[in-house]
Amino acid sequence: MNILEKIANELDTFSKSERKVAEVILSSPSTVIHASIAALAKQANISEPTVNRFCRRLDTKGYPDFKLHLAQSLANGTPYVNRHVDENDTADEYTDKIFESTMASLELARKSLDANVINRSVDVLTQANKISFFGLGASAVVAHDALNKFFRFNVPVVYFDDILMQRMSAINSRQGDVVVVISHTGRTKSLVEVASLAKENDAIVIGITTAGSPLSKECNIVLSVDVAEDTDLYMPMSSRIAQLALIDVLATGFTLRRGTKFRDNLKKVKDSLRSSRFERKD
Amino acid sequence: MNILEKIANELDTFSKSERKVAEVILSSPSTVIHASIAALAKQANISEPTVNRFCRRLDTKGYPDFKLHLAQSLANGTPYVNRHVDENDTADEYTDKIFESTMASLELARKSLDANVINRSVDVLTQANKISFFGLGASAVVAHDALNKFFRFNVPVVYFDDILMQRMSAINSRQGDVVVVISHTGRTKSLVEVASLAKENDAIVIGITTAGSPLSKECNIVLSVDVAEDTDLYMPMSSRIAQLALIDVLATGFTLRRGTKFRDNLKKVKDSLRSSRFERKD
DNA sequence: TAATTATGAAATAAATTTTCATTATTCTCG
DNA sequence: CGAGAATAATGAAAATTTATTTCATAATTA
Repeated sequence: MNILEKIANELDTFSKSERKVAEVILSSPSTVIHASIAALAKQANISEPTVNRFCRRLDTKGYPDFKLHLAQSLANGTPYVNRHVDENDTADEYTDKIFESTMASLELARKSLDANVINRSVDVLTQANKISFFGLGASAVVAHDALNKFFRFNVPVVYFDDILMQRMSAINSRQGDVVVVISHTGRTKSLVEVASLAKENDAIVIGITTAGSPLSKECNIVLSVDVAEDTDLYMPMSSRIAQLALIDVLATGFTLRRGTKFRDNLKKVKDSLRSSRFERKD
Repeated sequence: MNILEKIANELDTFSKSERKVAEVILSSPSTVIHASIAALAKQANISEPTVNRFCRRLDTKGYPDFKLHLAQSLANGTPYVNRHVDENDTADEYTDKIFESTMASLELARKSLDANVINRSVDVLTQANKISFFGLGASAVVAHDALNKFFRFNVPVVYFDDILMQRMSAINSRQGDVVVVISHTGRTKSLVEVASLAKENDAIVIGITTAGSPLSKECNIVLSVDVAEDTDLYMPMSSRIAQLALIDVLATGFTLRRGTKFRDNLKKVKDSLRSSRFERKD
């Protein structure tokens, strides 16, 4: 929470002297961030240690740290927030809102990702005999993208957006196979079944889904991506964009783990596409 | 201006030692705001006065003031610069970098979009008898996503990621049809031909591609999405994410243009999915 | 009135800035 | 091209500023 709000909130839990500081800060926070502890103490007519104690009371490490928080609160024009599209928005407005919301989602998703889990996923992926990506609907797009990415790595990789194919593939999986199941809600019955089948057949199942969902319970590894709830009817699901970014992360981790020699191969794939392109003149 | 951008900008006007500090700061600004001048100096392998001079060079009063600016930059929502993944990055580091770069791309893409062109595209799409989305490789994913989105609108929509199908479809297009051709580079020969065929057969061709590319010349409407050049080998193409956001924008514009009655229909589609899901308990 | 809590003066500690000598780097002129 | 002067960059150490701790005292509460 914004520290300015916090001060305003806790105003009545403060002692007399602390309230004096609080008032000075609230009345002109932008001055305070440039003031020393001595200056602030003098302005509030209290002693320096009191200011210091006040800072600690607000869960900061001390006065300098407090100023940092304050500065951030001030800067925070709350730039990337989920702004909802409105019926009467112009093209300019809804474009802005959608991009901002998307960025807000990415921001949120990044925070919710656990580097350890990513590491473990990359571990598992690099060791896989075969990688499968399954998704339905919007998540099929993500699986499709994952296919494109991992295909370049010259590893056995498949992708299905068809329930039956997914089932069959899952049943045929074996030890050493990795199945990546993608579903934002994690509540799509058929996908949960697919995950469960794959697991029964000794594949390692990585779920890109919401933590605690039915799907997550069938997975060996859960990469949970939080995004703002999709409340708005107009608002498109930004979950898939966060998932795509996560695919990028996994693919990057994969490349890094595989080392230099492997990257030459990557370059080769890139180059092989050249002849299908018009030359650049610049 | 944001002080992080400023540092990145003036990087080549710095002296050797100053650049060292700059790099440490850019690589992990959020750590720096909690570090003392001594700690930062040590990390950059230079002396404390040099750090101090560096701060002053950037028009701050000194190190504490500099940290304040930095803190604000970080809070400010736009710390997003395209940071390249490094060979020795930890999972945490490359995850951060990828998300940041993605956000930076979105920021850039948003700026490059022209609301008038979006408006015109939405016009054309709402009036279409049939909408086709074509893409290859990474752009196929975007076309795939567009299919998902527009399919919900209950309009005739198709998507192909196969050159031959695209050609046939393009040849069979007629007046009133809209063909959306997606290609980041706009240099993929077969796609350029598809666009040209569609245009010859009286379809309106919307290109989601780079301005000035061969593909753009075959299009009636060009939605150009700028993203940072894809120089890094590890760095995944964020172009497709910007394109996806653009699809969201078009879909949203479409919904808004179609009005209230139309949105009821949208809700119906959403509801129809419910039975395939596990119920939520909360 | 005792116990607790809040407060500030002074001392201490930490961090930052200044000063100044040394070391690189750049420029000038033979 | 190269020697040496001029300039700029850098860091060690000192000085200063700033923040924190300690501890005694005052205010408040039980």
